[in-house]
Amino acid sequence: MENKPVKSSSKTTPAPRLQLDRERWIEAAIDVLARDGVTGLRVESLAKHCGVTKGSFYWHFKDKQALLEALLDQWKEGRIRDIDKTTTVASGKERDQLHYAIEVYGTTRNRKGMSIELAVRDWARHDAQAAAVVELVDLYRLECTRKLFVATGMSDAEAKSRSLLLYACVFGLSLMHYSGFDNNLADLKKRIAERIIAD
Amino acid sequence: MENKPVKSSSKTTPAPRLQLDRERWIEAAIDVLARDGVTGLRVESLAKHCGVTKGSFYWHFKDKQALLEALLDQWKEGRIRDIDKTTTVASGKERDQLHYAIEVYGTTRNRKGMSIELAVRDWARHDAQAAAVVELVDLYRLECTRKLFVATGMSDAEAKSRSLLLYACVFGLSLMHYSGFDNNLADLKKRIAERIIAD
DNA sequence: CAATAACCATACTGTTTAGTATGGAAAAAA
DNA sequence: TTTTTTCCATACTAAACAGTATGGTTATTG
Repeated sequence: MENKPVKSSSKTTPAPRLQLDRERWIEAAIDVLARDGVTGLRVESLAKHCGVTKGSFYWHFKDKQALLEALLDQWKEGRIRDIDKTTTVASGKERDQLHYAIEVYGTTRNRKGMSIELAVRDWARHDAQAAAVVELVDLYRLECTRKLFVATGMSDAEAKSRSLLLYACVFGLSLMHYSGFDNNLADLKKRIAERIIAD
Repeated sequence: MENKPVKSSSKTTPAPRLQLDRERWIEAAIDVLARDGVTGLRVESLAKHCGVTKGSFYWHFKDKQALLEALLDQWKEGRIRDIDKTTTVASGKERDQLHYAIEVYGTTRNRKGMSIELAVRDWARHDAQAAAVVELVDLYRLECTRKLFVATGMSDAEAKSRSLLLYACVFGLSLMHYSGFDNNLADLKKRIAERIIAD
């Protein structure tokens, strides 16, 4: 998924170099998070990955916890923007957009985004802050997609159930190892998407 | 994995104390796995949890890796047995059994089982052995459920898609935080189950 | 009973981790 | 230029961790 806002608002006195370097740490941390999860996030190895020592880290962040909180915040903001982008659509195109929403989560191009997604959710199993963020993002996603289903003419109750089914399926698929189940996965996915979206 | 379980079959010379203690380590390890994941599995804290020191651990296991392999094997065997149990049903009752299969994964009584499930899948993201076991279990599950769908009169392609949708949904739901999405979750789940199973 | 094997505690080694203290280089401000 | 702020390296501490070596204790067996 996309991230990295870079709030260079081109004011008269920018001097946001502190922020920029902080952003660099967060970006590197997200890479590690996607690959190794929260438990794999270690200050020293992260510093090495950035080409500096941890002396730098502890200037930009109070401690490891501060980085984690920044990470969560960044992820949350990025998700909200992304959800807005993929669920805002011209009237009449809602059904197509729902198909797109399903498809976009399964593409290889979004593998890193899904890795982060899973890492954050695993993180949320032990951390209350992460759990709160996941809940917020989940509810936002569910609500946005619910509106799309309603726009296709469904009842509110049915739209809610479809919205939940959609995301559960998307995340569940990313959790499973099913490539050996069929030699025509495209057809399999197409049938699933139809089942989720169609009347 | 070299020592087989061998339950005490009340023979003349049982003496299965060695096996029993190995089982005890594995059981304790599964508890930790469910709570903290693989990365939370530490032999010293595990020993403390068992009321012994790690001197005991390294008598029963060559190293930590040996425990992890035993853990994977135990989980695999347990899943296979469980899948057989929940997908074997009298002819004509297949649809009911599919509903039961969905429901059983969401109950609070199976929270620990699902925690292990998620822990193993997270583990599989970095470990090839775990990934292989997850794949085996997934394919077994998908295949058993596919047969149930076929028995309800579906085409093979449709049955495959429903089978995958069923498990993706089940695991996906366990990953999401949606309790605040609706005040009638029972109806929500009922609609989802219907959508997955009904024609 | 004596000998052997099963089982566990203690005391180490070596590595990796989070975090601190401090000094020094580079850049910005004065 | 001088001073101050920004930024990072080095050198620590203390704890957690996997694994080993060894000796002692309990149970089993000849």
